[in-house]
Amino acid sequence: MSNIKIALDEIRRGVSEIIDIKRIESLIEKFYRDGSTYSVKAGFDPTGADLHLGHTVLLQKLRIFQNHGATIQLLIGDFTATIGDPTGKSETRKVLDRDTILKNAKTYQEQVFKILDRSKTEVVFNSTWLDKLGASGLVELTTLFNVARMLERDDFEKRYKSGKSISISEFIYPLLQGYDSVVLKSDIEIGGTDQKFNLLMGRYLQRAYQLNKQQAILMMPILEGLDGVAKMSKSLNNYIGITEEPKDIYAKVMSISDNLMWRYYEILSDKSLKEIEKMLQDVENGLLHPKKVKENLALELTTRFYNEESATMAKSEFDKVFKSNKLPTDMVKFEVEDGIWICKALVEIGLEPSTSQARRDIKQGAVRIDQKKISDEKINLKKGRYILQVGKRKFAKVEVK
RNA sequence: GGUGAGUUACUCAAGCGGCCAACGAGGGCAGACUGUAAAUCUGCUGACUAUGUCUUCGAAGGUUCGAAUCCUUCACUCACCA
Repeated sequence: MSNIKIALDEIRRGVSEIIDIKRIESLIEKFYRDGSTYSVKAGFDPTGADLHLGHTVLLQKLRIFQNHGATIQLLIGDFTATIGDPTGKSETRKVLDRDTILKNAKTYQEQVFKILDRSKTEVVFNSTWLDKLGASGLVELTTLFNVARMLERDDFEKRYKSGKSISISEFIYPLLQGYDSVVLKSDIEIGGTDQKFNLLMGRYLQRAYQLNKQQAILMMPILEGLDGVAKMSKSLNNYIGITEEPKDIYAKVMSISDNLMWRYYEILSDKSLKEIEKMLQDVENGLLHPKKVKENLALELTTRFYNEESATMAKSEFDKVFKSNKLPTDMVKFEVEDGIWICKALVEIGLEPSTSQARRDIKQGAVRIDQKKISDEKINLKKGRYILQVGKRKFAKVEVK
């Protein structure tokens, strides 16, 4: 197989839709013929500081492009974040202040290079040109589009019909995102499927501004969160952050449902679709235990952000705590005063949010001292060392002085 | 600008003078069962060393023995009209 063919196969893998595949083909071809590079744009909204697996779907793909001659234009939407992308939201999004945005943008970059090749990445902030656009530039931009077409966008249409408010600035958002593509002269833009409208806007505006080229578009599927329903996002707290501890990444992957596991394999794993299909068959025929399959996925993902060693350790730690019901190796340590009331102690060390909650949990048999269930909520702790546990996953070592 | 409807806990949503820390659903947490999975079943879901006390129903005042419930003002949201 030729380089070009391999490249295209890698690029197509797991993609949910491509617009103008011809363009991509010719760019790749050109690279392998005379080494000329091309640009791939991907925009990130610095609204949350931590990257999670959902973001990596995109980043992984960008990395593949880098392997095949692309320079990545990593666009930090610092300006547009002050507006708030309405995509997928049923109501107007809250606006962030500039300081938070800048701080988020910085941590973003640190994390992005866990995956991307820094030498083939150009980080750009859209405030650079959008600040300069000015009122006249903005007006010019808005004349290129009309409200009827804007309302074609699904979420706008829904909100419009149901009488929910749409602010004018939200109409401007897609225009600005598209304008970014004009300024950057991007050859390709990557985004989630939910970004289709905005991505197409870039293509449209490049033509409208007579750039004599139009970006190809590659859309990645949206990764569901741990609950398997909603999109993975920080605000829903259903995410796996790439900076989380190995054992947390491992444990979180293990906690997803079997159905979702296959979805994660498809979108996140490096395994070929054939291999995945084979595993699915084997599980169905009872040749393979689904838990084993999930362990492999957890290992693969943990390894990706750390290394094999940490991943293996995460696994053995996990098995120790949950399979054989032993205590974790390292627990948070605390010191408390002699004679402290158990509920108070639990609150003090952060295992419980309130004494009321602590009482409830004790009543339900969720609290253990040195692995033994307690039922009396009136216990006071005497001098000594104890291991306190709430539920299955919250542990702490306590020394009573 | 005018008229009308609304604002209840994490979300949706009942309640319309005492029986209200507030029905119900979702979510969350915990227990059982398991593969810490899913599904299912059960319990809990304002705070407080607690059979009681305190703070909550957009905000501030008022009426009342007693207010989420009635009145006044203000803020916000939505609909229709302009």
